[in-house]
Amino acid sequence: MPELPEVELHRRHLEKWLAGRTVVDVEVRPAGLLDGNSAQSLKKRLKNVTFEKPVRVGKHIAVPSTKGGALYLHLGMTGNFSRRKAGEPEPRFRALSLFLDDDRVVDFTDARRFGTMGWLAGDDVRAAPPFNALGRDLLDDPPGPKEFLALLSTTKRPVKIALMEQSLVAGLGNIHAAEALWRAKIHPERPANSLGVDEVKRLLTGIRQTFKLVLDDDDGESLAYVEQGAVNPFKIYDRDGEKCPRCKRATIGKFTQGGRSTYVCPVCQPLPKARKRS
DNA sequence: ACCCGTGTTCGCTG
DNA sequence: TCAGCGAACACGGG
Repeated sequence: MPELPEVELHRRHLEKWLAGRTVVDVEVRPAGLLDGNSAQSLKKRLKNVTFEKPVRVGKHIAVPSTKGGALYLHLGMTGNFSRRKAGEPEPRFRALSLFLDDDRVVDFTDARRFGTMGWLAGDDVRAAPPFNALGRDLLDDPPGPKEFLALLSTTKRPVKIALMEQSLVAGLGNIHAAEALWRAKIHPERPANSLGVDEVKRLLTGIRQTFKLVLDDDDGESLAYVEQGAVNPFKIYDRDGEKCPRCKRATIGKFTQGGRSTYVCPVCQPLPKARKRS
């Protein structure tokens, strides 16, 4: 369920659960492995590893080992971390279990198996793939307005599609891209290179705000809003047919863009008529 | 039965 | 050569 803020909450949980802990045993269910890794090799690398503070860039996590190298994790669509006491039954859809020296077990579950794990060699994980292909992290290292404007001006693709391009800027997915654009009053189909500097400033603010909504919702153990039966915390995502919470006049619309559902307030986010060239 | 999906990658096209 | 775009991946849940 992860875009940047959800992954950041997971990173904080992993920091509490793993930093300073040593791996006593490992179980791996082979799926979604990083290039050059096998389930067997990963299991071998993890045995007796002592973890340091987990690092996150965009939606990617690395948990460095005190002896060099790092455990790499990407949650895909349905990845999740949880912790149990040793001896308690393993969770459904388990992809990886880390049995630790404090009689706890940290599990990575992944129902849809789009997640990825593996071992990163070397001391500077950020210099290695897949980290070296990422743009600036939108929480910890966001671009300034001028730089963001320059990045967006490199493509004529719809701004929502461009925002989800992890090599441009890292961390936005389908939900938060739609939410940030609504907050910035920018239509998702606007060509990325048509935005002005004021719009880009609003976009940076919108991204900060939509991230904050999730980051403030951490209950310390799990992602509260994702729990079954939880109320949708978002402003327009999955709210087509409802009134826009800002203008309270228009009805939120839904359409497909790049194969994914996109939501828009037709009043707050007008799409300027394309100029006919003559 | 059928459709949908908070992500990424691959292959085709112009 | 490469930006752009659609399909594919896997599988549970509504």
